Parts: sequence; C-alpha cells; structure tokens
Amino acid sequence: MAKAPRVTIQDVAALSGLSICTVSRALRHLPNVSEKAQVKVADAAAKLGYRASSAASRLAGGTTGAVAIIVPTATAWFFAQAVEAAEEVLADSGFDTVLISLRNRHSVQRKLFGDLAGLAQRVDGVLLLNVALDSGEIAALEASGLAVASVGMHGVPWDNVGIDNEEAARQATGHLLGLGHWDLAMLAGREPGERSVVTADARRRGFEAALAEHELTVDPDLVLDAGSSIEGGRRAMTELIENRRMPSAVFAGCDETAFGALMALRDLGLSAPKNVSIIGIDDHQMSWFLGLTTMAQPVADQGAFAANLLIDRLHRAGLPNPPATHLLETKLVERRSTRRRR
Amino acid sequence: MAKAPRVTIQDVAALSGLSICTVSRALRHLPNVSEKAQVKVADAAAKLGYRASSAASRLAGGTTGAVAIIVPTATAWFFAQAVEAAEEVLADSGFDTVLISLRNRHSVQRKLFGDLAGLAQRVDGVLLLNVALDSGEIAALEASGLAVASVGMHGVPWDNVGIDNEEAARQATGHLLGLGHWDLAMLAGREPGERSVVTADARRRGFEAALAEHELTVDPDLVLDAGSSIEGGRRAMTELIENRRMPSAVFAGCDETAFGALMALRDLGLSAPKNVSIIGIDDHQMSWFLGLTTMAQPVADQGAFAANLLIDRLHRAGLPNPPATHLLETKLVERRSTRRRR
DNA sequence: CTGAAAGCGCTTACAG
DNA sequence: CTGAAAGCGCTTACAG
Repeated sequence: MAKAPRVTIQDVAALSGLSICTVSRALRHLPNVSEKAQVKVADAAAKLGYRASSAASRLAGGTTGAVAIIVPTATAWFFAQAVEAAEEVLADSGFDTVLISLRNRHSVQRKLFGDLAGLAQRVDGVLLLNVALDSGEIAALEASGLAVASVGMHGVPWDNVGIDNEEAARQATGHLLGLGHWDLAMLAGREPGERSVVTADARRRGFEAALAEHELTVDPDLVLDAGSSIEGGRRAMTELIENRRMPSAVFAGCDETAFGALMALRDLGLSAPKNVSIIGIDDHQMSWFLGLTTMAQPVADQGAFAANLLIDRLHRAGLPNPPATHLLETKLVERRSTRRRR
Repeated sequence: MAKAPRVTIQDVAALSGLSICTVSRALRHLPNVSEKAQVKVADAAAKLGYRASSAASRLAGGTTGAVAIIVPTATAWFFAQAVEAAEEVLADSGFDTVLISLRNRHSVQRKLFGDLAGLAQRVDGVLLLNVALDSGEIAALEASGLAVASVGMHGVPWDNVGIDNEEAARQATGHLLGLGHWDLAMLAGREPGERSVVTADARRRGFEAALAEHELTVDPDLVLDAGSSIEGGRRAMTELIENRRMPSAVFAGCDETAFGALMALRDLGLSAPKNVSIIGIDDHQMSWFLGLTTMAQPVADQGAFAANLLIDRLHRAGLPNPPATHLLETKLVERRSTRRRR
C-alpha cells in the first residue's frame, strides 16, 4: 500500500519556474503560451513523470477523460468485436472506456436514461452500439451535454456509422438469383429489444428489391420472422420446411439465423448446399468454420470509426460540426453453403 | 447542452438541516451518526436525487467508484461472458466498469503495468481475467494500493476464482476411458501470451492422471501442442491423423481446439464420433450447436464471483482478510461427439 | 453524535 | 504572454 508521493502541478511549476496556471495551459496546448514556456513545461513534466489528476481536472471544471460504450449485451459476437476496436481507439487517445451493458433488459436501459445527469458526471461522451432508442431518450441524450456517436442506428441527431443494410441484402439476394435460384425464402425479423428493428426492415426491403429487379414476386409463405438468434433461425427453418415449402435457396437476415437454419437442416437429415443454398449477412467468426456464404460487414471498423468520430467531437466541442452518417462497405464472401441451381 | 444544475452535498445538508460533514458520513454509512440523522439524510438525498460527485470524492481523499476489468482480449467468448457477468455485479453495487483490453499484445500490458499509479488514480480496484503476470507485475500491483481479484490465475496474492483444471481434465479423460477408449490423444498447450499457461499444464496433468489410474501410459506421439484456437486445433488434429496415428478418442484442452479438430476431420472426410470420439472443456456457446461433448465450466459465475470478492475488499479495506482461492464446479455435458468404443 | 475549517489538485476568469 | 485568487464538491482530522 505504498502510496507514491504524488507529483502535482505545483512540482512541475516549481521545476519549470512558471506558475501553475501557465503550466496548466501549456499542458493542454491552449493558446497564449510562449514556445519557450511550452518547452520548459513539457520538459519538466516529462522529467517528473507528471500526469494530471483526473479527479482534480474534472472537479475544476473539466472533463472526465472517460467515455461510456453502451451495448445491448456485451456477450454477442458483434458487440464484443466492436467494443474491443472502439476501446483500442479510445485508449490510444488517452480515454478510459466505461462499459455499460443493457443486458438486453429494458429496465436497465430505462434506469440508465433516467439518470443521464449522473452518467454525464462520470464520462465526457457515449458511444451507442445498436441501441434502440425512443424519441424521449434521444432528447434526453441531447440535453445531457454528453457527446454522442453511434453504430448501426438510424435517423439519429449525431454521428453514426453503419452499413447500407438494404443494399447488402439486395446483393446477398442477388447472389442467389445469379446462381439460378428463383424460389427464395427469407428468414427475417428481429426479436423486440434486441438490436434495432430498423436493420431487419432494411434487409427485408433489399430482399424484395432484388426479387423485383428480376421480375419475381415475394411469396409471403416463404418470409418468416426468425429473430436474430441461432434458436430463432432453427425454429423458423423447421417451420419453413415442415409447414410451408422447401425453397431452392434461403436468405438469412444474419449469420446466426443462418446457423440455426443449418442446424434445422441437419436435424432433418438435410444439408446445404445439397438440398438448399443458404446465405447470411455478417461474416460471424463461426461462418468461416461452417462454410457459410455471407455478406461480410466490417464490425471492428465500425466500432473504431465511431470511436474516432466521438473523439473528434470531444476535442473540438462547440465548433460547428453537423452530424453525419457514414456507411461502410460490405463484401460478398462465397463459401460452401451456396451453389448453382441444378 | 442544458447543464442540469448539480445537486450538491450542500443541498442535501440544507434540506436535512444538518451539516455537510454529517451528511457525508451518513451517506457513506460511517459510524457516529444517529439513526435520526441517518434517516433524515437518506430522505433528503433521495428527494433530491443526489449522487456524490465522483471527482470531488476522489480528490478529497476518497475513491473513484470505478473498477477496471483487465482482459487479454475482449473478443474471446470466455472473456465476453465473464466481463458481462462482472459488469452486472459491479453496476448493481454502483461501480463503473472500466474495460481494459490487453489486445493480446505484451506491449500494451507492459505499458499498463508501467503506470499503475496512473490507473490507481482512476479506479479503486482491478479484476484480472486470465492475465499472465510475472513476479514484478504482481509486486507492482501489490504496491499500487489497488484492490485486486482475479479469475483463472494461480499462486497469486489476492482472491482468485477458477475451476480445478486438473480435476476437470481428469474427469473428461475418465469419460472417454469409461466409454471403453484406451488409445487416447490430447490436443494440449496454449499459445504464449494467450491465457495462462498454468491452465494448460494442469489440464495435461489431469489427462495423465486419468490414464495412470487405468494403468495406461501416455503415448508422447499422441500429445500435441494445439494452442487454444480453432486454427491451432485444426492444425494439430491434421498433424495427428496424417503424421502420427489415429487414436480412438481425443481430449481437446478446450472447446475451440475441439472445433478445430472437428474441422480437420471434416476436411479429411471423417467425423466424430464415427471415426473418433472427441471431448473438450468449456462448454463454449457453439458446442451445443456442434454437438460437442465437453466439461462445462461456469464462466459467468466465475466473473460474478470474483467481482463480488473485489467489492467485498473495497468495502472493508484494511480489515484482515487473507486472500483465498475459490474453485467452482465443472460438469460433464454429454452430446454427440463421443460414444462407446466398438 | 455533530459541526467549522482546511485542503485534495486542478481550471477559470480576471488582472496585469 | 503570464500570474494571483477563487472555487469546483467532497473528506478528513480536530474540536466540541
């Protein structure tokens, strides 16, 4: 418990022969500091291994040096990837990352948004990953004074990064059509509470658009709600085969749904692409393992990009900087689960 | 940017008709506060929605209200699970969770441990998950004044929770032996840098112990280093089959290694349990999906337990409280990848 | 059991 | 460009 004697701004001031307020300004690269002073301060600080007390900085009017990342759940593959990438960017900029998981529970979200003032006390900004927000929550966030950026959200008054879900779905479906399939099913939909439903809707629109381009119509019997879980995909695929009709190819709204579909096939003694071609969206870590053809989305990049946008805002708070949406590229990854229709 | 007018301890003092120092004591449940005062303060604080400024508390001599969770990487299944569980416990006790990923890079770890004083400034304690520490790092942590607890570590001077790796491996191997297999291979070992190598060694000892109990000896040709990744498992299994000898059953040191083994089999036109029985350790989320028999370890429980131990220490700092190791139960989960030897 | 005072280490106006 | 002073909201001895 050897409390090292803390190096304070006073020490730096003494060593550099300047006042603490000049030191304070120099350290933060504020204007109105001569180059000579700047250099002296930097030297002294380096020599002393000085690091400002974050508590004191905060109290005195400043910032916390921390950013909160808010996720629906920390355990899902997508979020773990995005969080790690964002954490790296934040850490490299000197920010601490406070992880807040909503644990897929609305009560947790409600509590958090009910005390945004408390949050604002502990962090400078928040990074939201696929959190479904109502207009009241958006307004509260705006009023909190927190800097905000997000991933995978929609129509939101701050910087957002994501993919073009409709286009990705259109291309995935197009791949199937290009292989000669025309009797297509879609495992669509999201469970309420999980991720943004907006994503699911856009993907479904892409599916329909692709069919329309080929002058095909959607058979409502072949579009089922599957949520975004393995279990949901399994249930939907089983329902499809047993109570609807076996299509020649299936577009799964996300890879985990596709996994479930694969599982349902196996349980019935069938397999892809032998009995049906299957394509997903995501390029989940396991997709390679399972040979799933999919539209890959850059998950880590989305997290890192959004983190950078947030840091930007934090650094030039107050400057005019209209919020923008950034769409990242998706890419078709062909593997074994799809093949040309015979 | 509507900065809500902050509720301070002054407000609570005014409303309760007491001094700020009595309020401060009451809020922290320190001794020497009358019950009446206690109640009045609690009421006033609740009415005002008061929450102490963490910055001010810290500066004044106190604590940060935050705990750091340090993980080798945030993306691995094991860590994502443990982190989420720990975060829940911490959040419920009012602590913020600062996530620090070492990103599997030693340089990151070195930098972190080189400035533990800086960390100590921002958090009250740290929770280490499977971080391989040298004696210098352990000493530095001890000297930092930070409260510490860990998961999956070994011979460490603070509270630790884990599983009995040797026993789990012994039972996994015993399961294979019980099914009539006696020609066993083990996919062992860990990549340096990842997880604690201690775990791998213990699991290997368990494997050997089980064989010894059945008066069998280990064939060195059938024990290969496979790391802890899917790719490592695949490589090792391929090597085993092509250049060594096909055993009748394989004990994989962890589930991901087993996945790789399964993949190698498939690439060679083989499968489990038809050509070989395979058992793992972990009960990874995908194991169910792939039908892998495994020794399940309670991952979330380990994270939650360790978080509770840490909070305990934080709450009664200074009290005598010798560090202890807590071992949680593992459990055999039989699925499709193992069967009786024919 | 309770309160007045000092101080934690910074930043922010305000003068020079 | 630079410095003296006040103050951020708490906690910690020290008196009562």
